[in-house]
Amino acid sequence: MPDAASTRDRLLDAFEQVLIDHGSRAATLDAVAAAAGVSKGGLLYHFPNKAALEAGQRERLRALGEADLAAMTAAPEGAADYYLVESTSSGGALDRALIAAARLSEEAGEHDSVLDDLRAAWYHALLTELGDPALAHVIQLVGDGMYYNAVAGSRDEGALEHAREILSRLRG
Amino acid sequence: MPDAASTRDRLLDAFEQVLIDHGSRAATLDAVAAAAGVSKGGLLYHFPNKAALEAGQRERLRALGEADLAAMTAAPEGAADYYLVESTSSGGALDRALIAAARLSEEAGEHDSVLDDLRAAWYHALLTELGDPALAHVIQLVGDGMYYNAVAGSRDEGALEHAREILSRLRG
DNA sequence: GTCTATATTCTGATAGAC
DNA sequence: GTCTATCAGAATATAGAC
Repeated sequence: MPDAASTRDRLLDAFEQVLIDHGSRAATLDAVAAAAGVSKGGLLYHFPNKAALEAGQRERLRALGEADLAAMTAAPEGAADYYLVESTSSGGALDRALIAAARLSEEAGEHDSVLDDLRAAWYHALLTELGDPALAHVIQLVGDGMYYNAVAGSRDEGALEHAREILSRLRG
Repeated sequence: MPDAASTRDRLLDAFEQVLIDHGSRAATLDAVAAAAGVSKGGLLYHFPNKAALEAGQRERLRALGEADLAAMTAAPEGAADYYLVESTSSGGALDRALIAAARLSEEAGEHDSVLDDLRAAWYHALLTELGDPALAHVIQLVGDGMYYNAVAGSRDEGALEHAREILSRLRG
């Protein structure tokens, strides 16, 4: 049986949670350590500085994104539908990592290459299934829009149903 | 002839610029004052504290959004096309205010009512023109997606053209 | 591996001169 | 209206005990 989450994992969980709930300005070492139930010194043992904490979050996103891409290309319902469902779901590890990354990305001097690479790979998967650059692009934008609302903290009822209806009109 | 921008306006410009370029954590009173070419004390004369600076930004967004809604409903090319063009344009006063507001919204305990109200009004205008809730919703999501990419600092070539093509397929 | 104590720098804000 | 000087509190990070 798997061990309970390691302190390192709990620290990353707490970091993402504070980012999601209160934004990057609230995500101080103190706040993250408290949310994870350890002291600041305890946090700094696992992540020697704040940049290391952010790098740890990016690495987690990269791994989750890679797994998601594999699931997307293998999905029996098709990559496009999988992508839309995935973009509306909330609370999953990938969603949380994506929202946290979006809140960190604003201060990245260079563009966040993890996010950029993931977006490019998702587009490629959509294009492979749909065979239509305009449609693939628009599906991705709809998914981005759903994330925009999630990042902004808005609810957006019916988005998935409406997106599916438009997709079926365009394919049919 | 109109006067040069007042110091108050230059401070709001600088605030938005720092938010867009470096994110909310970098938007300190010091950084904003320096970007506007005044001292911190000078800034605090116009905005007695940071909350007042943020309130000033929200008020600017509200006024620009109101003007945009009037232009959108009166646009000869139609509200939907106006909305899509508007969502891709960058550098305009409204775009800058929207991106800055998105970067401030993450730390708002309650949802940002200015952003929420604007989104509701834009949806209403889209629905009035298109008469189709699913289509109006998806067009708004595509616009949101374009903003998501702008907020994340990504370029997204061809988004407008692709969105227009899909829109014309759905209308035709 | 985790904690407490401490050093250092940054941030928001006040007071008062000009 | 704008500036400089200054302060209190917060944020990152280090050192060393346990």
